[in-house]
Amino acid sequence: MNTKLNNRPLYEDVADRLREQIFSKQLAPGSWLDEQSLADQFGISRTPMREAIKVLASEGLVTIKMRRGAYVTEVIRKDLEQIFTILSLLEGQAAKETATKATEAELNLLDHLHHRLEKAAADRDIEQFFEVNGKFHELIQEIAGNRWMNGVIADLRKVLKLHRRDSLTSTGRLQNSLVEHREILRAILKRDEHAAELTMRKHLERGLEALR
Amino acid sequence: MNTKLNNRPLYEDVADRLREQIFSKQLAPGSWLDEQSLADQFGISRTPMREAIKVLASEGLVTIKMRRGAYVTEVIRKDLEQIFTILSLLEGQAAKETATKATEAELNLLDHLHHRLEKAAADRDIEQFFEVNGKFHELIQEIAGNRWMNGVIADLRKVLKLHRRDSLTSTGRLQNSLVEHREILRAILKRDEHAAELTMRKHLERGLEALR
DNA sequence: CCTCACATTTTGCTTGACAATTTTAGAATT
DNA sequence: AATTCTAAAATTGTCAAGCAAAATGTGAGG
Repeated sequence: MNTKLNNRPLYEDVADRLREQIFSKQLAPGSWLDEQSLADQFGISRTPMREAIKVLASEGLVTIKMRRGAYVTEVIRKDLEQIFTILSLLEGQAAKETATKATEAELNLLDHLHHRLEKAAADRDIEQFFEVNGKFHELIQEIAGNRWMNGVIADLRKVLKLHRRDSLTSTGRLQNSLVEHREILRAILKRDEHAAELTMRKHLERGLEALR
Repeated sequence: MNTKLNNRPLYEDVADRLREQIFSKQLAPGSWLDEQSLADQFGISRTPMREAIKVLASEGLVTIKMRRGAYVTEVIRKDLEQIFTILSLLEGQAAKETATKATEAELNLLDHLHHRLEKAAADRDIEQFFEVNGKFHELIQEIAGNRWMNGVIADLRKVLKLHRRDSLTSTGRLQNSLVEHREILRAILKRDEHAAELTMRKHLERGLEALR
């Protein structure tokens, strides 16, 4: 029945699938997660389904209410502001550290990624732009190498994805975002940690502004 | 047998109890959590025990290895540095926001707490100092009112507690910590957001230094 | 002493069940 | 018709027993 990919627990796979249903709005914010019917739907028992739901709860994607079940988290404006405040600080720090400790090879990778971003923008390929954009941020975090920080950022970014409008859809945001990325990259390549931190922070602050 | 306090799930109570066993080193870093024997010990079945363990895993207190069980996380120097880096940024931000948005009543609460800290220090009551110290930080976070940030800080502080030596035990650290708190409080009372952020950051950076 | 086959232990998951609640649906009342 | 009360249905949290797959420990043989 289920093509079991046997090198990680079932509940993690289920958590992934649930997460996708949430991001695709198949399970919209505020909606209730019916343990039993979801378990049936996935062809598994309640046990791993409950475990999967708890994983999402710890990521902030769902909210568990005692004896009432789990609901997809509803992200309001206030949450967006609070989360962006944190991301701005943390990703700013990541950019700063990357500027100082990146190897030449890593700087090349960043540069390469940025070129792909420029291309996606030139092609008006929003899907691609969105993806490469994410990878650029992730690479910076990876180079900075703070695993606790990266975990926090990853979780918060997932929560952001719950929000209907994402920052890149608004008019002109894509072009502005590209310009900001150029500045960030330039600062990092020049190994100007201060500028790297500042440009990254501004980039995120503007990402929030674009959500209004 | 177990005095069941029935307004929250059993696995949360169990998670609390497990957490305490971990903090008290009854379950030392690196040690293996035997599901079955712990479940027996608490007089519960494996189901809520596994759920409790996963709660701790999401907090970073234990690390789950596929088909090998859960182990109390071993915090090494690098983790401490990485975590302090994050705390410094976030708590600095919390202090900054508190300086701007605290009401007069809230400032009084902070002032009151600080007086208790001064007293604990004067009495050389380390236990009390430690507790009030924590409350002071928490109150600032509460006033800042960023729930996502407070969640992150709370989790990271739990992980710090895994480390044997805590920052206040080293010689003179208590006295220095008190002085730093005075500076933080002064900045907040003056509603000097910049100074509040800086003094809080330095306070945490010195907390890390004291760990060596 | 090292290696490989075998026995044991543990995890991850299943099924089935049940009490405590919560939710619903219907009946009674205003 | 709207509101309140009440009984039925559904859902969560937990228990229990058990099993396959994987990891660990053990012992025989090289």
